[in-house]
Amino acid sequence: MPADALQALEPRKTPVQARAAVTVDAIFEATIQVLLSHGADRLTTTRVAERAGVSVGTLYQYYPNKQSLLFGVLEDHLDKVAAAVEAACKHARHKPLCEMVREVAEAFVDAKMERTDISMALYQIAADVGGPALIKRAGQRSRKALEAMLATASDTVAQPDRFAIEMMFSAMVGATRSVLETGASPATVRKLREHLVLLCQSYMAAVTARRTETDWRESAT
Amino acid sequence: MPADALQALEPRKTPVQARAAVTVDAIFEATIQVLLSHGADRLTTTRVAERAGVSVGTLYQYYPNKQSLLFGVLEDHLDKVAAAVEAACKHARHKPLCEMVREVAEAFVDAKMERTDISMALYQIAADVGGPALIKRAGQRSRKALEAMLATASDTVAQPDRFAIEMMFSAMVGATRSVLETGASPATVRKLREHLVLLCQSYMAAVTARRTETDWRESAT
Amino acid sequence: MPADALQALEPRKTPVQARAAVTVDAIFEATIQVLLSHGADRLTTTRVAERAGVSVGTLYQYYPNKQSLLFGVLEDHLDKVAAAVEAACKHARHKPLCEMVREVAEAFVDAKMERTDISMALYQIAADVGGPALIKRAGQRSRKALEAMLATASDTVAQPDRFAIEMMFSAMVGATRSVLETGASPATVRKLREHLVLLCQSYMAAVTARRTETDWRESAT
Amino acid sequence: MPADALQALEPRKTPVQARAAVTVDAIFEATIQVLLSHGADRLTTTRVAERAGVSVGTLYQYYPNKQSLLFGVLEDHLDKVAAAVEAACKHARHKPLCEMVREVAEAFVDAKMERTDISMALYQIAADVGGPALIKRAGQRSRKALEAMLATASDTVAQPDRFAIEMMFSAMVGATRSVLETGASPATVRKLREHLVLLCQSYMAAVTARRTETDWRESAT
DNA sequence: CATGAATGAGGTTTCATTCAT
DNA sequence: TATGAATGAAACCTCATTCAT
Repeated sequence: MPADALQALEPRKTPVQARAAVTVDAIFEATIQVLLSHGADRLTTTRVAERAGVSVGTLYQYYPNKQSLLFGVLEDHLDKVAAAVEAACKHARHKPLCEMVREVAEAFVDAKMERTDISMALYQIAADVGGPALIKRAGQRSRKALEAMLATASDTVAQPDRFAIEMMFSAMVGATRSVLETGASPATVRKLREHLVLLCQSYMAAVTARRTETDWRESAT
Repeated sequence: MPADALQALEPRKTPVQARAAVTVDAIFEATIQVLLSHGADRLTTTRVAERAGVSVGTLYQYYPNKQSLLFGVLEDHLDKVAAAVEAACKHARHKPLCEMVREVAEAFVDAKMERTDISMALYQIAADVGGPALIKRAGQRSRKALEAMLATASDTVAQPDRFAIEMMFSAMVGATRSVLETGASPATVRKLREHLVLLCQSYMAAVTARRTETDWRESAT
Repeated sequence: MPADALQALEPRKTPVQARAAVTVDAIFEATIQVLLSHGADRLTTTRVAERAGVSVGTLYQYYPNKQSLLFGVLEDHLDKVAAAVEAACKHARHKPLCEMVREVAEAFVDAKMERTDISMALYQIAADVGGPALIKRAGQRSRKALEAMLATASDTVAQPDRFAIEMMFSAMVGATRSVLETGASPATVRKLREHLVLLCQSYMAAVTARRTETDWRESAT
Repeated sequence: MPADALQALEPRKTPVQARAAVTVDAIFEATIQVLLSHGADRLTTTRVAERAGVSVGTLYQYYPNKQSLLFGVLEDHLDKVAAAVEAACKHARHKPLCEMVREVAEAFVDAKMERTDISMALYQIAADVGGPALIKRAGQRSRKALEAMLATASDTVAQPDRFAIEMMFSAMVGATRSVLETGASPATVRKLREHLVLLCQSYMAAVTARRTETDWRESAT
């Protein structure tokens, strides 16, 4: 994506007055609500403004175009999730592998479930222009944090490679998405947390075990 | 969704003549191409028709509206993948758990990778109206096949529950999607196959083991 | 102007069916009428379409955007005038200077006055983006024709230089514009024809006379 | 135009304080700059205010609306040019025709070229609502001054009629515009001055000569 | 059956202007 | 007085869909 294109998606002005901050927040929440109540292809800037209780003109004072609005909402969410993963990774350093994986998986699920409405709403715009790029970036951020953490595991000799980490992360993403789209009752969420930990733990165990055994084979590639 | 709505999305006529079949196919392929070259929100019926080498009018002879076109393309793909999973499940009956999981995971990846262009194109319309419902239906179909297969495992006492099967399936979906969106080189696809098998196997092993141990606790819930 | 920009101003499609040709013509005339009745800054594509008796959508089938519509109308007029000047230049070759100038000046006035409504309407959009470039191009065309004609004058030794020709042409343009904007009654137009001939003749006479006399001084510069 | 409409376009307050004068001047210059850098149809009041270093609100304290801003800038320029012509006319009274014409033509070119940026910028708004009226008024003013001056010519019996004077003036306007829009290098401007004098002189000579000869015919009309 | 011209509702975006701070 | 956030009418343009040829 060219630099111009990205710039075009940046917020237009940072609110300085208190009134403006309230407005921006209202627009943000309205976007989520419209996404959920009408769907992505019936989300119009007019509708968002209406729901936010402001005029369209006001919306366009803060976002140069519709894309930047969706972009902004998506970015905000991805940043929060990535930050949660990073924090968990930092906190779990030097612990045993099992414990590490548990903490991260639980942190991920918790971050996603804190605002299920937002999480679900955003699946609708994730495939839009720029969405995949944003998601990839957030994924990379998480993967790096995981990698750094795993290198400090107190009980493993073999380090899972980059690909395995991405596998695990994308499995987490996929499973969580599936639960959210099926309908995330508290009971289901609890089960997801539990099973995601199990899934990640067993995969990591398998990967590190296998890697140790087959170390010479892999490194020869 | 009411019955009427679903009916409105069905193809208008079944092509019996050879010429019609060719036309429908051209439209089908054109849809994928436009999706990939222009993106979902710049896909117009005129553009698809143009790419397919027919007039808009002709397109509307085979699909009553735009939704039905996208719906049709998505459904076709999901059906193929579900069918591949079902076939693998049928073939692997009565084998050991490990082998079952391997065959299914590999079949899934192979089905998805047979036409990476289609797989990728469809992520763009998966979130549209009707998409999630279609995906859920296909997921259920696969889950049932998996469940039926797993019940015949030659080496396990405990049967993984419905939730665990959904977890595994959605992990497969998520991991495959991640690879496709990152750029699926043959080497990466090979690695995905391998790791997905490993991930599913270890998760199934963990689940069945745990279930056996904690059987009395779970069933008390 | 970049090539893309120019392309964006080209008509979108050439009418093939008879019906379409009628439509394009109606849009053309409607543009002139709206320009005259509402002014350039109150000319909207909707209004033009309305006046033409078609829908906006139809307008946009033939012109990719508003600019191209105005551009098209302006270009058509300038082309006609330039063609008239060229024809007069060709016809007057090898005649005496006086006669040449008379024929061209009269041809210019006649071309401009054939559709005073169009001429007047276009002054309103001449300053818009692209307008000056178009006008310059048409001017160059006329100047070249004049230059070629003047070189064949049967009674002059000295050839008026490029600048003098441009002076004469722009004086013709300016005087005609002034008359049109003041209100071009048939009597006034007759007077304009007469006086423009006089003005051009006397200027050309002065220029060629002076040039002959001061030839050595000029060429020394 | 009704009296009210004209009143609405007058500046809102006469700046008595020094600070106000500075502000008005900044707005004035900003208008020219925006006109040149963005074009008339991308001139917005916000943009002008920004360029002038004031807020929109402040701009509206001095001009009741956008029209009045453009109107004001155009009027100021036309007044200056008309004043220059008038001054030249006054100065050249009682001189020979040739000298009169020279002084006026040169004064006109000099006035136009003193701020080529302003002259060029204003061509963009000359066709807007009110522009033609303003221009006509300024033209009348110049024509009257010319007429009064020419009546005092020391060497001519026949007086050029009103129409001829308008012809000459509009030819001056047209030729100068052409040069400005082509790109007015100092050398070109010098040439314009010279040739414009020649053109006007020869036309006036022809007109007065002819008028004497054909006096009885013309007056019969 | 195929074509493609026509439709027009509706979406995005701009910008002159106001008014509370 | 100066500011700049808010307004909302209105402009431009797209595109799913229809129907006469």
